[in-house]
Amino acid sequence: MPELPEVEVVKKSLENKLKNLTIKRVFINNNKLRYKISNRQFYRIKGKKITSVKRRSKYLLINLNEDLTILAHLGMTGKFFIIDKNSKKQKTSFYYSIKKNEFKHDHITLFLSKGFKLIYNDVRKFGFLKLLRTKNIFTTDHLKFLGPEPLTNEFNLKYITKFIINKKVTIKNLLMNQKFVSGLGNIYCNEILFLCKLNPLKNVEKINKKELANIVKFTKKILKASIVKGGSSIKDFANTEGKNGNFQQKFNVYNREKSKCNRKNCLGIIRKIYTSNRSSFFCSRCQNK
DNA sequence: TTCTTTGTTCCGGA
DNA sequence: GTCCGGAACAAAGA
Repeated sequence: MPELPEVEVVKKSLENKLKNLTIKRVFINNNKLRYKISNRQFYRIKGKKITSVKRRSKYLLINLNEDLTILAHLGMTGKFFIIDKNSKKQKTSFYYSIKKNEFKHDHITLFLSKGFKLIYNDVRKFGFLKLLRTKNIFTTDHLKFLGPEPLTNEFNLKYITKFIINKKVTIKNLLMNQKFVSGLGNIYCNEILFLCKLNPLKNVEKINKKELANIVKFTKKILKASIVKGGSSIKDFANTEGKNGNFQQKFNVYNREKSKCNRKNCLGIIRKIYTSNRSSFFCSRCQNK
């Protein structure tokens, strides 16, 4: 379940390894992702060079020359694998077969110069790849309504204070709202609220200035820590070498229903509730309303 | 068979 | 008209 830190880790990896490589061949094993890929359109990237890789929220922007950008979203289980000639996966089998489990969910393969391959793998197929004009990229429906990046100075106390005027939402829903701040998902929202000692159902009208400042502080802190550690994991995230992130041991509340609260001297028990069709985890004692 | 998972969209009520 | 929360949807594995 990749959120901002995981996507950032993938972005760095793609940027480091793929920059300036040329796409030699495009192989589409399955074009039915979240949005159906037009094979004919996608084959146009053959011969193009990867000039840079950027991230906006949870989206990856793989920039090619000639004004083309592959906009990618990993959804729940999307992964990019970079394979070079020394890689195990390539040694196992060059050919792709849907009968072989190993390759079952490899939907798109780009054969690159210098013997590299870039594979898009997605078990649930909630992710997508779209080929767009670079010059139009930030005005596409996917990106144009996104709120500020949480790690920029744009995301600050003043911004939050202004945004929540006349809003009646719960703090959990506010953090999940991509128009408010972009890139947070369910896991990090739960963890941020734990660090802030805020109940997910608390209405933003009832949150004081000090607590709002804490939201800014802890959001940045936890995202930075996770990026440094290589992205979190649960079970679905893997970086481009297929290794899981190691942030997963650090979760205080996510998936810890009925466990003891990690906060020193708290002794509370982690509870799980559903809000807006999402699981919320919180300590019934130190995150009480 | 049924349940679970998340981002996004849609719809109805306030 | 606008805001908000809940339902629905996508796919596949347990």
